[in-house]
Amino acid sequence: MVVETRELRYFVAVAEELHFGRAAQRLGIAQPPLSRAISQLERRLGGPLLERNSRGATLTGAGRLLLGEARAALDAVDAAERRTRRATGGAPRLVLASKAGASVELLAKILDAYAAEPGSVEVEVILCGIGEQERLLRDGRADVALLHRPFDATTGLDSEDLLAEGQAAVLPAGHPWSQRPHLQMSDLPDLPDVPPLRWPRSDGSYPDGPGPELRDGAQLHQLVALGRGYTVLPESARAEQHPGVATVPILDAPQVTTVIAWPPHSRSLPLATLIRTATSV
Amino acid sequence: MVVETRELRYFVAVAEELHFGRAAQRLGIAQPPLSRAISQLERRLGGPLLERNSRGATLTGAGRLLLGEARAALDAVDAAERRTRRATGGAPRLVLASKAGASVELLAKILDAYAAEPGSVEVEVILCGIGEQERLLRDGRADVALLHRPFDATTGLDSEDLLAEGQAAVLPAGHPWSQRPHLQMSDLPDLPDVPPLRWPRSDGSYPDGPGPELRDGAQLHQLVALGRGYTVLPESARAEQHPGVATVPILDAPQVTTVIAWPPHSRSLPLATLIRTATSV
DNA sequence: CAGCGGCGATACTCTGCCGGTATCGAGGCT
DNA sequence: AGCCTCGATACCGGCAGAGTATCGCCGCTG
Repeated sequence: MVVETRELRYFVAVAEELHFGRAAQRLGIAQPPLSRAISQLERRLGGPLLERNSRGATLTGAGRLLLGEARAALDAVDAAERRTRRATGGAPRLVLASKAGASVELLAKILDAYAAEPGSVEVEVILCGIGEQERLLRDGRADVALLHRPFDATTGLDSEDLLAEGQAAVLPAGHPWSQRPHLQMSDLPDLPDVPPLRWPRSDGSYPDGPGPELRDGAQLHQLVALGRGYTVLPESARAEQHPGVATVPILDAPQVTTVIAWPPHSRSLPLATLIRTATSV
Repeated sequence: MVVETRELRYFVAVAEELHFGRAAQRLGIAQPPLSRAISQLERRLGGPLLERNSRGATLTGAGRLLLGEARAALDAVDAAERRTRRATGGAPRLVLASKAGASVELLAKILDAYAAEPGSVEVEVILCGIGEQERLLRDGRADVALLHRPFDATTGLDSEDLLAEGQAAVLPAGHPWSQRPHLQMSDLPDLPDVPPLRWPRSDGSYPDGPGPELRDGAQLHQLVALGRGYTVLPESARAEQHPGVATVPILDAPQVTTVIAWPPHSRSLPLATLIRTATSV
């Protein structure tokens, strides 16, 4: 009477591969039971989810809808399993996700302050790639994350603001503008000699443009020091001095807010303490 | 290897009943298979979820955590099933949830404007009780909802503000203050003769106090007209004139914002059109 | 145009899991 | 001490889900 996660996993595999054979291989089962499971799901849900043809399959409208809903549902089931397993395995602990190379001193302050709280538990820090925090929270690999508005999406998460700051341009040290005391946003398109570096969007794709593509903060400083591009970062990134890299504040850049975010329904005591501690740092 | 929704349903039943026998009855199965399913789940998740004793069972810490996570996961699975079934069943349609008796004219404007859009689909309106919109969105019975900040929680939902308005006191027509042109928040505790009506909180419980308890807007006007209490509502509620009821603006009441909200990952074309239409009304 | 190859559906069989009944063992209450 | 309540265990039967073999359809190609 009710949809099982097995059926959803099967459907997601087929919807992603658009090929029953490959999907079955990925799932580690034979193709016939997969075909049967999908048609049973279609019967139960009242209509076709896939159009079959001799080269594979394509999604119907209902199939596209189900793909999104099923991914969300499977993430929620995974989260339940992972978080519970974490809670049963000996000492409870919290997992915090943060972008690699961001907010080092803020994070350190939060962790220190939390460790001093009564009843605090061990906090494991996952340093992840750009925009991955949301996914880690959704599938339960993390309990709480540090995000940066407006770059990271907080949709579907609870959050509290921690820190708002301006932004600064990160330029090669020898760049003619690197000695200026400050810049304006309107200066940036005219910045001579170096193109803007390109960060991935939340879906992993890159905007068009001339500059090199980036994945993390380590690459960033290398590329800037080599004079291959520039970028704009929150001012707290200035704290880490890198050779060959200069930072210049941008007076009218939009404020970047570091927020602490967590899945909306989770309200464990250690998590609440961590959030309270973080907001009062 | 992976948790199935059946196991989560079983666990939630036991966790809510704290009694294997009653939970089994509720699930329509016998008690022994339920016991086995739970202990298998405990083995898989790495530790006990329930403490058994001769009078029933109590939740462990991990069990409490899993109860919350499992409810969220089951809601997500239900949502996937319901929304997909809706999409396969003939003409696609959107389901909008709104509190019974709220924002009638705003809702009418939105629906009219959306119906005039090209490519609009049928919109079914569910008029639900106070604070039920969130649950309807979560388990897929609704696709989109109208909420009122700060009364309704928007945590875990995407939303756009539609309309901010002041609030007005709703008094019995014969009340001595009903002729005053306006009130202040500080007047309310001194309001003679009638107690404040009590609305349910988001968890369904009622605050303590002398006034009668309310469930919906129909009761409200009856009770006020009978002189049994007063309440405070957004000003747009003044538009509907009820016999025996007077409304007086409260100058310094906090603004109430009507927002349109939807589950964060759903991005179907009809939904996007409805949201765009609503925000531009 | 016939033959071949790829893909999903179907037919059939088997096995492992889920659910049912009967019964046991542990605590608590009188 | 004896009964009662409640969960666990033992055992069994049926069915659902997985595997193998095969079919039917379609497109490509020589």
